Amino acid sequence: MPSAVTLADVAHAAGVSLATASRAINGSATRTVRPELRERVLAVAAELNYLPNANAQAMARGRTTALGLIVHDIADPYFSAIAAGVTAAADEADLMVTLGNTEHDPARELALVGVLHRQRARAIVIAGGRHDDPHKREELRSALAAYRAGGGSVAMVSQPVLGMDTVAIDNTAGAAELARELVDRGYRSFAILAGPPGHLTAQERFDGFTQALTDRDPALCPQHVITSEFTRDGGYQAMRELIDQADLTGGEVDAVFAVNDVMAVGAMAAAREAGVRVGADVGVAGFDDIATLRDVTPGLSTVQVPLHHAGALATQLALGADLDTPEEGVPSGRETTPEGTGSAATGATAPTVHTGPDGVRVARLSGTVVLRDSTPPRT
Amino acid sequence: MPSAVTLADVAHAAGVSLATASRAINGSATRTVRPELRERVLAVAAELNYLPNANAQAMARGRTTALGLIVHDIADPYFSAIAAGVTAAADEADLMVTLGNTEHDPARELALVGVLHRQRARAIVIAGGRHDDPHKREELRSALAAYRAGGGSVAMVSQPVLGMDTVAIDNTAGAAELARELVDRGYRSFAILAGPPGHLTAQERFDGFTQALTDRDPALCPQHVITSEFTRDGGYQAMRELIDQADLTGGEVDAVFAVNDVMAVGAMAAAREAGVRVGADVGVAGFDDIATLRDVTPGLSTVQVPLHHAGALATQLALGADLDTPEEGVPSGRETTPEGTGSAATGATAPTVHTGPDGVRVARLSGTVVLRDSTPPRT
DNA sequence: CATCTGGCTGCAAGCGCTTACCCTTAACGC
DNA sequence: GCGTTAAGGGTAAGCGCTTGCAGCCAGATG
Repeated sequence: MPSAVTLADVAHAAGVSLATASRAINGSATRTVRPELRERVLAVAAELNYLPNANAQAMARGRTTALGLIVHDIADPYFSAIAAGVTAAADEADLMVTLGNTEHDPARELALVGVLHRQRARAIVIAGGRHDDPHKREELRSALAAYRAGGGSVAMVSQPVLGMDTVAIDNTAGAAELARELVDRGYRSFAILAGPPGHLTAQERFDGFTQALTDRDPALCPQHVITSEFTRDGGYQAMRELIDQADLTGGEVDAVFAVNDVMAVGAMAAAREAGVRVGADVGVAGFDDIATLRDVTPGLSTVQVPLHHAGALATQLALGADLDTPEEGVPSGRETTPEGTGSAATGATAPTVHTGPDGVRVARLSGTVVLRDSTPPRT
Repeated sequence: MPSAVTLADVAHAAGVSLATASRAINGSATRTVRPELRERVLAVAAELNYLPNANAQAMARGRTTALGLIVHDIADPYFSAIAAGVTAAADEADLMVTLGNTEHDPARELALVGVLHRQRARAIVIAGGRHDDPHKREELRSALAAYRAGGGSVAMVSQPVLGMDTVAIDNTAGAAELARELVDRGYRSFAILAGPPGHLTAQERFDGFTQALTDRDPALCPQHVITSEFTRDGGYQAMRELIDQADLTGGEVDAVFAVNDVMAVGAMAAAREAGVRVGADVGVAGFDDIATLRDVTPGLSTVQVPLHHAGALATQLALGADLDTPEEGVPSGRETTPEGTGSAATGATAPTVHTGPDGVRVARLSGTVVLRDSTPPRT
């Protein structure tokens, strides 16, 4: 910033010292400025279009006003919903959010943590579907540890690992619930489009679904499991593969569970192309309840996940908001469901906050099954 | 940041002066450090997990490494696609992007410009559908002017106003082209879901569409124009209203143009509920070609807009990239189509960059009509 | 052997702000 | 009238880093 106006300019123009100008403009806990003087300073500041240099303030105060947000792909509705929650919460805390896009590259993710660390961001929120490569994970963990050692704090969305505060989406329970509902609707032979191997979120959804099925009846165990990318195209490909393997119109498979909505949509597209009627020939379900996708036809059965809320919650967690309403009798930690979290508008689901003995907090958010026409009751 | 490691710590531990440590770690244009010494410093820095304080660097160097991005709603796929383009380009320039979400509130937008100004962001990219309230507009313009006076630079996406560099989406031409294609497919009586009055983007699309229609044949002039929010729900409501007004199954209206895709999807939902078959009874078209919506059924006819590219381009514009490949003979400005803009992956559409005599640059990006099943050829 | 020339280092002066601390002035109580 | 205290204002010391300038030590030159 070459020719920016400085506090000194204002002080000089108003005929006061830097100290007074500073106190007039930004207030001060200990000293007050005579109203008349303050007005004068403020007037001069306004006239000069003076805006304090946040970097200088950060230095002098020893604390920044930035919050970092790392997502895999901001263009993905899953992440952008979370991002919206984060910006809302950050805004409430008067922080600016610095956005980092990993483009699904663990190396970039690591680099972004570094960037945020340099920037001395107050907190970092990382949203992602963590891969389970232990090496990458350890690198990330240690970068975050270094950042925390430097005074920062961290919260993760959807990856209860690494010993950091986390907002966990209860993928397992949501998928299990979905499985049960489908069975109740009469579905009996399942295929799962399972996403990429090693993708934790995908894994949990897969496990929850499968477990619930076999719990109900071992014979219900999914016949077909196809792995693919976690994307729309991944879902499309996986569905094509499935169609090659099995006779979907003949009832060999009567329901397909894709581990996320965009995959499900890809799968529906593949089905359509192959002449398989979703809803009539085969049921299809997804996960996430992406807002933009609520109007596809047939309506996609899915599990609604409060993403916006998750983002806001993670932000509060990272900022050290007091989410715990102490309760009695829980051995090595506390279970609570805080009320009036401020972001009431973001969703009805109240999180269960669990503080472990090591101080690590996990806020668990559960999804809600939403059944639509893509899985009509099976006669 | 309480206990963060500082350069002084590193210098001390390595037994060198601050100056040397600084030069070893961040290099220096003028001085060089003996390799052996540098290694030592670097080793100590690594061991201490030292990362330079970006705020301090910004102060000392007099220039920050932040780029501001202001969008109306990051959860909206339109904006998140732009955001992805911006982060990609910013990354290339080694800048971090600070994201601001206006939530469609002009006051917040203004405040965000202030925040970014304080932060002394290198440049600000504003993506939005500008409203035409002249007062708000002037406020914004003057805030941006103050920011620029302080050394910042600005680029807008999709709002060629205010005398700032702009990436303009050619809404008018795209909508006109869409109108012509629909007429060619046999559509004759049109309704337009026009979005909110005063919304510039909506206005342009409306105008382009209407103009093309009447140019072709005055009798084609749209019979029904319904205003509503620029959102999915707005589209839904508008469609319901239209259905109340006109007999869509009887052919009183045979094509509905919604000024954006999410509105079109809302409209399709409303049609479905009312028993109006999109494609068969009435054609529906949108604008934007939102990726997530490419699989709706029937496939939505729309105008593909290179949003990612627009974001990247705006960033480059703001950063003062040299997009102009000078050409001869254009009176008060130059028209060029730069090649190899770096972000080749973002889209095929090459922008037309026009530099006005006042130095204001406008990069014009045009859309491509994509016809799908929602507007099948009319027999 | 004295003088230069380079190549490295270190010193110290900021960058724009906050804030502890000191000083002046004025109001107050005895 | 004098000591006390409160309140407002100024001075200056940083915050963590970069960088112009000066200093120092070879090795080269005359």
